Parts: sequence; C-alpha cells; structure tokens
Amino acid sequence: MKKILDVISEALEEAFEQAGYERKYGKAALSNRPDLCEFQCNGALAAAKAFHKAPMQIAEDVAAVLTGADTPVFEEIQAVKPGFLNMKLSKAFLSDYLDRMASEFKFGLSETTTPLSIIVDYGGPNVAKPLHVGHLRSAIIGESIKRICRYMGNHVIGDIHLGDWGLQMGLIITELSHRQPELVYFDESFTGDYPKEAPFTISELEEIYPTASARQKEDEAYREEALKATFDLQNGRRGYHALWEHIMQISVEDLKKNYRNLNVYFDWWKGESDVQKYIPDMVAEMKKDGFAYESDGALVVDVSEESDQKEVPPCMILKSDGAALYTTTDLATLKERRSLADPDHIIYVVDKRQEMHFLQVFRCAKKTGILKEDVKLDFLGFGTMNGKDGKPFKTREGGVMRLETLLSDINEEMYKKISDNHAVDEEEGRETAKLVALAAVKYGDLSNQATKDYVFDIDKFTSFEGNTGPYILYTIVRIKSVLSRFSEEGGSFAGLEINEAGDPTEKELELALTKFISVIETAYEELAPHKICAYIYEVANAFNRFYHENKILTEEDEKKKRGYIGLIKLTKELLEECIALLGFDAPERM
RNA sequence: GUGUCCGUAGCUCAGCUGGAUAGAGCAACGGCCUUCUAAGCCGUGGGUCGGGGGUUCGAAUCCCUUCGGGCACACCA
Repeated sequence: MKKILDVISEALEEAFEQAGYERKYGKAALSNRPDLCEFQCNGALAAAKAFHKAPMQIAEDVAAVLTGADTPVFEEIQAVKPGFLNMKLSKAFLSDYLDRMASEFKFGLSETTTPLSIIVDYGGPNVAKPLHVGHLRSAIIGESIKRICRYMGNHVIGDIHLGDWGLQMGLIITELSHRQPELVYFDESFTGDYPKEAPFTISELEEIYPTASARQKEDEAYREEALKATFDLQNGRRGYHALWEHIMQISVEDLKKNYRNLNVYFDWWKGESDVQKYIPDMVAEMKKDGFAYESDGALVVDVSEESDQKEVPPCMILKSDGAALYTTTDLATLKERRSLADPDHIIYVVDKRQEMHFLQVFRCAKKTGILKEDVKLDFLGFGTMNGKDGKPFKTREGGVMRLETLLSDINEEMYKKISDNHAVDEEEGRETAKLVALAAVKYGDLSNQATKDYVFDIDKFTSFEGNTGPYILYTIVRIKSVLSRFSEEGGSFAGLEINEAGDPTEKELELALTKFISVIETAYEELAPHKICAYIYEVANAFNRFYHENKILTEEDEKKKRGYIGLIKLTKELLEECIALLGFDAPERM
C-alpha cells in the first residue's frame, strides 16, 4: 500500500509538471503549521531560482492546476505567502485509506522485496555473573531492533553472544577447588563419568565469581592458579570441562528466566566458547595471506585507512604471549556466522564505548576476507544509563544494581499504585503490575535516542503520567474497555467502515493513524525505535482527545457509532502492533 | 594532545537530509468526573536553541571558530 505522503507527492508532481515545472519539486511533507494545513509542499520555493520566477507565482500555478484537476485526494489546497502550498486531505479519501489499512496485511506496510539475512548481536552477558542494569539497554534496544527488522520481512536471528570463555571460568574453577578440593572434577586420574548434578546452585555461583575476582587482584599466586586453570580448561582437561558445562547449564537456565521476564528472546545462545575452534585456522590464514604481522611481539592486522581523521590502531589478533583476545573472538564469531547464516547485515547493539573496537573488527573482517565486502555491519552503540545525578546509575550504596532487584522494586511500586487506585484481585494486580512495570522501563529507555546517555529515573518511569509507557498502556486499555462493552451489547465487528471525519479530533486521529507505514519504515531504516515511541505518543494523544470529545457507545446514529468503533479498533491494533515492536504488551485492565 | 559525540524551558527530552510563530512531558498555577477507566482532557506562565562568525530568499538544523561536558585512543572485555 502506498504511503500517504507518496500519494500526495504523486498528485503534486503531476501538477508541477502540468504547470510547466519539474516533477522533482512536487514533494509533500507533513505540515509544521497544523493550524494552517495538514500537509505542505515547499517545492515552489526551491524551484524559484531554477525558473527565475517568484516562488509565490509558481505555487499559485500549481495550486491552480490542482484545483482544476478535481483530484479526490484534497479537500483544500492553497498557495500561501512566500510560496508554500498548503493542503488539507479530503475526508472521504482519508477514511477510505484507513479502511484499506484496516483490511490489509500489516496495515498495508510493504515488506522488503528482498528479505535479508540479519543477525542482531545483543545482550552480551557473562555467564556466572548476575545481570545488572548495564545489561538492560542492550537487551531492550536489541530486542526492539530485532523485532522491527523481522516485521519488515527479513530473516532475523537474535544472538546473545555470551561471555562464556576465558579467565572468569578459570577463576570459578580455582575458587571451587579451594572450597571443595575433594570433588571428583579435580582428580586428574579420574576416568569415569562425572555427576549430572552440578555441585553448586545459581546463587552460590553468583557469590563464587565476585569472591574469586576480588581475590585474584590481591593474591598473585591465586591469580596464577586461575590462569593455569583457564589454560587447562581451554586445552581440554576433562574435569574442568565437566565443571564448565555445569556452570553453563545452571547459568544459562537462570539467564533465560531473567530475559524472559524482560520479554527478551534469543534465537541463538552462542558464545565465545563456540568459536574457539575457528581461531587457529583463522590466524594461520591471516598470516599466510600476509595480512597479519608481528608488532611489539603481538600479531596485528593493519586496519588504518587513508581517509582516517584519527589514528586507527592496528587490530590485534594475538597478544604477545600468543593468547587470543576479544578481537580474535569477535572475528572468529563472524567466521562462524558466515558459515551458519551467511548474513547480509549484522547489527551490534553494544555500549558505545566499544566503537573503536568494532571499527577495527569490521575493517579487519572485510580486509581479510572473513566477510564479503558487501556485508553491512552496523554498530549501534548506546549511551550510558545514568542516575538522577547524571553519573552512571548505581545503588544507594554505590554498587552495581542487579537487574532482578531493579525490576522487582519497580514491580512492587507499580503494584502499590494499582491497588491504591482501585481494589484489585491480588493475582491479577501482580500480573498487571508486571506488564506496566516492563512497559515503564522499556518505554523510558526506548523513547530516548539510543546513542545518547540517558537518565534512568525510577520516579519518572513509575509516575505513569505524560509521555510514559503506562500512559500508552492506559490508552490501549481504555479502548479495549469500550470495545468489549460494544461487543457485550451485541455489537458486531464485521464490516466496520470508518467515518468521514466529523469533528477535528476525529480527523486528527485519522491523520495520525495513516502515518504508521512510514514511521515503521523510518524506524527500520534508521534503526530508531524512539521514532516509534514518538508516533505511539502522538496516536495516544490524538485518541485521548477524540475520546474526550466524543461519546462512542451512546452515539445514536448507528452508522456513525460503527464508524467510531472501526476507528478505535484500528487505533488499538496499531498501538498494540507498535508496542509489540518495542517489546512489551498491554494488559486487559489496569 | 588527537578523534568523536553532545550542549534546545527550572528538570528530562523531541525536532537536525534547511522552510512559515522552536515542540512535548515533569514541576508551578487555574479549570473539567451523577455520563464509555480523571493513569485522562483543556488552559496559563516559562526559550537571545552554549557564544561568535559565515553560506542562504530562509539556519536549532549546513560550514568555520570558540567555550563547556561525555567518551575513546593496541597486549582488559
């Protein structure tokens, strides 16, 4: 289905041509003076120079053509002051357009004609460490990006990219060997089967790691031990590998639970450990092909380019001690991804501080042929989540806040507000609180531009007034309530036809709904969920105004009433589709 | 130091591929519930878009410069 702006632009282009000007000037835009018109065209101003003619004259010529042409699109069209063309849409055209949207697949959105294979790399937690607020943005933004890409018709894989290899594992093993040296995993002469049950729980694991991590900073011998354990694990020591599997199993299970609570789902639970096997060949090839050379004892690939404004350091492949590092793993991951999914596009949703690292990785991958030249690599770096003081978000004690704690605090706060508001059944209230809390957190994050730092203000997010997730949900719930009453009173949803707008609030709402297609496309092209938020807010506002001005269920004119129902039903469906793209859902009541 | 991002109302943010009077929310103040959820709606006040130049018929938006801040600059991830 054609976007509304394209329909208007086509009519304008035709008119510019007929009036003797070039088609390219007939481009429609949303009005920035809603008091004057709904759409505007600035083409006459731009054309003035090329045609050596007063812009106002051009605008009048075009307006004359359009007025005479009797197009069904416009209700009003006029040339104004310096040379603007101001337009109002015909009500009949508008309601027909919405009826079509309501009946078409995905509201008339055209899926991409050539579906791409896209991998979204987000999440990035380390196993054996609890998720903390630092993981929140990647999860929220990544999930939304994944859903938007998928909605456009692409084949999309979300990959969590676990940190599951390296020193942290050695540390856990070491700490465990101190605490329980009698465990069979530490007996090198043991050749039997290891137990199926892990010798620790998730909460023990979450305590073991920080303890070990703190100790290795002070205790050199302990650190050596951990390094040795890491080395042994990576070189296939049976007992250690069995322990590693326990850690993975317990940790991944816990992570899945936590991400499920965030309504975040990964298609791949791959991690650093999966790609270790690609490293030796990859390094050998880089050497053989002459890309990798030694520098200060380390193995590097030069990735600087002539056009660089700044110095881009070489991409390090192996440290001077011969060990792999995170660039190595990320490159190997690209190798694996190419062989498993042959991606056209990979999107990294990672803290923006890692930009340089990914720039190096991207260049290195292209240069060394790990990826084809035409694979699109996007670094979607997000900003820091700050507290109200403008500094990185911390607990009151100054520590890192666990995600679980944060969420349960907000859930609790929401439940309190809901039950204060009106009596609710405990179970339903808790369920609703969860949905509202998640919407509050996600909308609060996504409504900001991803790349910017933003202030995570719990009070603001839970205050459910104004431009917040709860406000959006509240709007949807209001509509649901009207629709279910309509249904209870015997109303049928079959064959609804949206009205030619009556009062201004109805037209405003109708106009807002037409923008859906272009908003989603833009959000996809720019990887910008916040544009969907802005749109949702506009629609919710328009609906609430309309709702305030018009009685729906008590409307006596049956046809008009059914038109209202059709309109709010479409409003609800669009809003729900949008919040699904952001990664949260609305309750039935709140 | 080099690079990069940012600086818009008291606070938190939109707007930035140039267009007509710079928009929201919060906070402040004032209205609107016997009527579909008041978590709502309507209104008032609040701005030299960090400063200065320039390009343009026209600049918050593009260019230069300056001030202020964040971040990154190979053997951590």
